[in-house]
Amino acid sequence: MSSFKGRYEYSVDSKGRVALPAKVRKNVSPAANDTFIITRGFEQCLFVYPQDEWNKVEESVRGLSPSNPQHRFFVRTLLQWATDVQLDGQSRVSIPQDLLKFAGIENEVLILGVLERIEIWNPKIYEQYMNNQPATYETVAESVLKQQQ
Amino acid sequence: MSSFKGRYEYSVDSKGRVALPAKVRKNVSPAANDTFIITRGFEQCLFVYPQDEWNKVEESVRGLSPSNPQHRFFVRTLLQWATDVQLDGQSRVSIPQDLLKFAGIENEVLILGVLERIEIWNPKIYEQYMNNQPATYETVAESVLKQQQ
DNA sequence: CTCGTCGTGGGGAAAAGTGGGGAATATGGG
DNA sequence: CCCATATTCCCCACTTTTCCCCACGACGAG
Repeated sequence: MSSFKGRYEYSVDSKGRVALPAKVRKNVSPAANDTFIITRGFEQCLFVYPQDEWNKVEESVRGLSPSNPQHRFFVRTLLQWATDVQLDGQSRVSIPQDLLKFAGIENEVLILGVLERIEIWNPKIYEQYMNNQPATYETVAESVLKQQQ
Repeated sequence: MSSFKGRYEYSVDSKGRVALPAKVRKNVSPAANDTFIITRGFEQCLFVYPQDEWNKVEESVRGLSPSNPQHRFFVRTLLQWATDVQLDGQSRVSIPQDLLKFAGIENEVLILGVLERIEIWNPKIYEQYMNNQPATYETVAESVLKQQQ
């Protein structure tokens, strides 16, 4: 099981390529085979899953009912944005134009390690997201951790 | 087992031919033998199954009861539209006129990979479909994934 | 100081998407 | 039954995009 963490500010070159941070790379299972699936995330960001982690996501999606309209909508949205990419010799992934546009990414990105997935943000959008949270880290922590027990 | 994904905007030439995206092609089982079954989908789109995946669909339809009027209606509709097509040398399928008409397709198509099937849409109709969803991706995700646990 | 790793940039070969011509097949009327 | 018209299918050709490879500067470890 992957356990990504950390925050990294990297640049996107003119071909839409982004390097995967070395610390992140070390946490990728060899089972991923240098293959990643990039898709639309929640909020305006991208989710990046190593192949092996993506397989788990896909499994849970297969369990959904093809005859349920809401499920169809969900599956279509999730999968329509999904692309698999291979690391190049320099450990970079190249992100399709559609996804860059969706996430509002231009020259700079913020890469976050979030356990089993990696997130890619436009740094400014991430900042806005953080500033627009109605509650503070501390108060959310209180309610979140309470639920868990 | 197939696992198609991705979104592709392609064109239909004057002969009704549509190329299958390379990334989609790579996920087609050799068992499909370059043969696909195109039929009417849910919502105003076409479903395309590789031969091997279609066999599974057909199996599940065989399980339906010939004595149930609703089942008869369903099976007739599904099968009356179904056609099998072969890839040409350039990995294209040529889509029959009536199916193009049903899906409202003219010069441009949107191709979606949705796990075991491929969907073909008129891009504008798909956009309308997406805009008319009562809920957002995030909220649907919440309810869909919660149900599953 | 040297060597290796890491982030960044760009050029060229290969593949992918698109379009059209012509032979083979099918259809309908005389 | 034969011919004319229409349709289908296969092959060839062009253009664009993608991907793979090589190269450079910066930083840090030894």
